[in-house]
Amino acid sequence: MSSIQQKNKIFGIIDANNFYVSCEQAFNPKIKNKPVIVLSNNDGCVISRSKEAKALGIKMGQPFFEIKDLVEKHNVIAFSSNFSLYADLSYRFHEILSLYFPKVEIYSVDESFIDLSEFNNYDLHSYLKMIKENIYQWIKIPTCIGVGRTKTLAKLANEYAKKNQEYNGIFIALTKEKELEILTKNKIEDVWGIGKKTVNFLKKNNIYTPYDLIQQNQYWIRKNLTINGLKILYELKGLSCKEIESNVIQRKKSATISRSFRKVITEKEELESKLLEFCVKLSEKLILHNLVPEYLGLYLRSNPFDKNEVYYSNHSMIKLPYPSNSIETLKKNSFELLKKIYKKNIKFKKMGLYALGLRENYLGIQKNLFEQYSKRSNELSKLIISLFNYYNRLGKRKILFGKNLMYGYLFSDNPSTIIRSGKYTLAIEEVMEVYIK
DNA sequence: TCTGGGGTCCTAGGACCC
DNA sequence: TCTGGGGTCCTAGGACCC
Repeated sequence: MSSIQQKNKIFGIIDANNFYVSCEQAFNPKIKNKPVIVLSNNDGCVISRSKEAKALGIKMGQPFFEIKDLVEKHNVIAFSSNFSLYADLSYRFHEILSLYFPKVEIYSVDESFIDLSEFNNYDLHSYLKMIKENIYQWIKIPTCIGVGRTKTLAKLANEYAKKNQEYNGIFIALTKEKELEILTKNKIEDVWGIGKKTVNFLKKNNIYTPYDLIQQNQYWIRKNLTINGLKILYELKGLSCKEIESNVIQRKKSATISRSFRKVITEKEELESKLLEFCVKLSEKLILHNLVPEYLGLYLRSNPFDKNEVYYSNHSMIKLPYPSNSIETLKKNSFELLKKIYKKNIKFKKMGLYALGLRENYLGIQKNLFEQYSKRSNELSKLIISLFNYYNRLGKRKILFGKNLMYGYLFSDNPSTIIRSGKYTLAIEEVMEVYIK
């Protein structure tokens, strides 16, 4: 087999299979090899499916009410989301990777890019196999690994490994033959960064595989698919445009707390009480990341699916008098925003509070008239948050950095009619009990 | 009856300036 | 009988990802 340019970088991506479902199965071996799904907040829609659930035709993001018959008929096991548990397993997953690889980029709750450029002398396949097995042994999470000359090719290799069981979850596309295999045998929609809209456009132009795409003229791609499309083209050709980004340098640019309400809300006072809760959550998230926002925004909307009501959606944003992540500041300003966008007699279904223009809360940023006030305020915020957490009995939580890492900081899981699994690793009263005969 | 939440990046177009 | 050109900055909205 001919090996492609050894000097080049080697990218790997490792991700968990059906992560949330796998988390549930990790603590409940009885539900392995069965159709299992995890639902979003309010048990609204499906956000994770086991292999068997996928085989039944259950789609990602599908509303739960649409599949209730299917669920009953095939004894599909449905869980309400238990994000604090998933966040903890996510932390453990990433911790294990950092044991084996010096350069890791946490890309999401369940996947990381790894720099394999220095691993030329290893038998890569058996090394990766060993890691995959260790992860399974330690946290019982099955994974897939893809390797390629660029991030996009690694993603494609990972996708290929997932679809073709015979590779046992590892595909290394570092020879011309293997690279051609993932380019020709994957579909265009499997390419990272090519979404629904673009797929439709490309198919109209007779482009069905990644291989078809790289035959195209780069000016045509740039014109029709913007700079992003051009980067994808280069990456598929083996020219790396996306580096492994160290998570220490990476910084969040925005933070949002948003919820759909189980029941619609029309009264301003009720929205205010929800909003206060959002402020606590947002403050906590910002303090965890040591960030302060310059801008604060709020949006409200009614139910877009309700055909009997006129759809209402509005938002507003303000520049804060000075950057602050204290609950008091967030509350005062968000309540002002609510006044602006609230409208009587609207059945509100969703609200979101977001912070923009985040910067590091280094000492001195608040060196102004408000300094003393801010300091006190900050301590107060922390106190309120810890009280909140105490009452929510979540115990200790870990801080994770990652561009798309967002599930770790929720502290009131909504009550629900579906089963919620235990906080096995987080709350002492919910730790599993094992009896040895 | 019941439709998630949290992110990033890019572009077009308007406001404004000289 | 006639309405510049070029630049910056900001924002809304689209597309995509997990």
